[in-house]
Amino acid sequence: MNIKEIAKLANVSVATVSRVINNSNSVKESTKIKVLKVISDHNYKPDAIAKSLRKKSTGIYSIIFSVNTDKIFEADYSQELVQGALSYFSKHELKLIVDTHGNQKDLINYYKSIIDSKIVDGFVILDLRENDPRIDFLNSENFPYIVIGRNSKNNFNYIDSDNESGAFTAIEHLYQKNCKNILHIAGNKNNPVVDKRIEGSLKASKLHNINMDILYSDFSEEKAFEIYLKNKEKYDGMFFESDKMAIKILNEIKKPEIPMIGFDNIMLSKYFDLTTINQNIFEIGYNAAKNLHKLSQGQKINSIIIPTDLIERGSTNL
Amino acid sequence: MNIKEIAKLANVSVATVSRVINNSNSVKESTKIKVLKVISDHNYKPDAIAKSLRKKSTGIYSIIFSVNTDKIFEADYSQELVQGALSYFSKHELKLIVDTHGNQKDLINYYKSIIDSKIVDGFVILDLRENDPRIDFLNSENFPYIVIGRNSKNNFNYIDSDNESGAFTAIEHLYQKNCKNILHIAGNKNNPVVDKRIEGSLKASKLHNINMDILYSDFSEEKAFEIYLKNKEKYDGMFFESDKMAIKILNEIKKPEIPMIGFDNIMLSKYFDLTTINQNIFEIGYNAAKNLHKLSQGQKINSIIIPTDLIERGSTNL
DNA sequence: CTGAAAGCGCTTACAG
DNA sequence: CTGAAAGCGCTTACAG
Repeated sequence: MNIKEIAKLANVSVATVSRVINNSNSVKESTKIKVLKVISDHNYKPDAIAKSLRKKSTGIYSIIFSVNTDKIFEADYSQELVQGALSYFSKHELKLIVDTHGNQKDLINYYKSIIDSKIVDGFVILDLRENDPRIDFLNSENFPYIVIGRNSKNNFNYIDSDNESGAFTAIEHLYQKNCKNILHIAGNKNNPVVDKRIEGSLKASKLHNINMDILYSDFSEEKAFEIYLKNKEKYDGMFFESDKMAIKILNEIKKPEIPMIGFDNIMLSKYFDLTTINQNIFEIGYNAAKNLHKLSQGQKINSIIIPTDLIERGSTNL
Repeated sequence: MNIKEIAKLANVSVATVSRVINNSNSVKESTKIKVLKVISDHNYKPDAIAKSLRKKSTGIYSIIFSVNTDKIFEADYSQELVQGALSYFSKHELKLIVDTHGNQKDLINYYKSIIDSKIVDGFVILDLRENDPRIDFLNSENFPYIVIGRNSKNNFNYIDSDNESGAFTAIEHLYQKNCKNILHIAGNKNNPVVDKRIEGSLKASKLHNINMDILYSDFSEEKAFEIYLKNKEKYDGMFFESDKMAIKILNEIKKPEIPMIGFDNIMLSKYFDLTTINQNIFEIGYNAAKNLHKLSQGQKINSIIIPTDLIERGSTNL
């Protein structure tokens, strides 16, 4: 069943059927009703591929995980992000291709080949680096994309967590739990996310006149554990920039010895009764999809910062 | 840059360019070289949508999660499955649309609309039910699909875990840990997966002359905990049909009082030091993708049973 | 081994 | 308000 057959059955031209399907307003009401009846009687559904070829747009978007295929969804992060995006896309009859590409070397070529194949209308970009070749490439191609996260350039549209206020809240929460001497165990240097968090924690420590030191762990669970062991006597509270680091320690020591707060609110954190800063990753994914959709339709959009919130649990109530 | 421009630049017809692209063997070597040079010089990549329209096939597959959008990937299961499938698809330049549909009521219409829109070449079917309307529908449409799991009809191609031998191994492992009086906490009745596991556990208990009882928990963590409390004195070993149930108990009692073994090997099980039966879900996803690809190309395929394996941890080494 | 031409199923300017 | 026709970018039988 195609548009030609429908046209014949309804005694109109294919052009008219097309106008009815696409709700063009220049169709006489009686014609429209007649055509719609034939369409519904025959359960006709237009061929999306043929439509895409004409319209130069498919309604399909893509997110490419640039990691070894083995561990795409290792972080809860990716799952929730995809869920959020799917929530928007499915509401709007759009589709999402989830894809992987392992080799950093020819990543740009991979993006290029997908653009050239005309299969997708836009990308969600993950794992942004400070100097990310994908940005320059996509900008030069003038191809729609939304970045999850920011860097110091921000010559792109992004959706990001409010890392600064998240870290601010973490330190303030420790302060409210009577910590006056806090260790902030940060991720790695030259990481825009980490920099934002440090801005936030410094702001809170200054505001409340708290002594706070910062050490870098590179997000390594082992390194974090070493730092913990070496410093647990010197501080009366610790802020970890990832739940995973805090959980590594809780898993070793069983009961927290000083108040500890994490970041991310991964699934495990509930089991370890870890107080943490929740990133609303679902929201991030949802808004990334929404802005990408708008962008690919030529609408003007603004980057969005999604608030974080405090999840208070036992690790700061000793 | 399209096929017409390439043809002009190479001084051949578009038909010849097409033949070169698709490796048709009836092209003179020198022509082929000439055309390939122009293609590579201009970084030409064929329009996949136009190709799809002609070939009636897109190289795109879909997996539809029939749950509330909120919790698609709640189970580790779904993530690993998708990873496995992506591993195959990306190797073969195929794409996977991850999709969701909440409303059971018009699920068949949703499948139908996707088939009619011609966007995908096949489906991976999840959450199979004993009487699953999707099966009858897809069979009647003669549309390619692969089912994850089995039911008692099996009028379809499937990939499934070896639940029977998994349960057999679980009981045998408890037996080797000197359990002679075992409780098998099963899922729900009329569930093909659960039935297979019961077959397996009965086989092992008969073989080794172990006393074994079976109680149904409906996979409820609370119910499992009640069953545990009521029965922990009566048995010297327990087999839980899901890690989640066993972990609920370990989380309450902290240290196992009798040997306990789970099923699934979810991420949490490592943290709770739970011995469990690992399903090779990545393998299941990979093989589902592979068979779906073959099937949609008209090749003959066979259903596959993927072996499970024992992950021995502390909960059976007290 | 190669080309001219038809056609996949749509949409959309153009004309009336 | 509607239709005839062109065209999106490919592939493939057909003919030579």
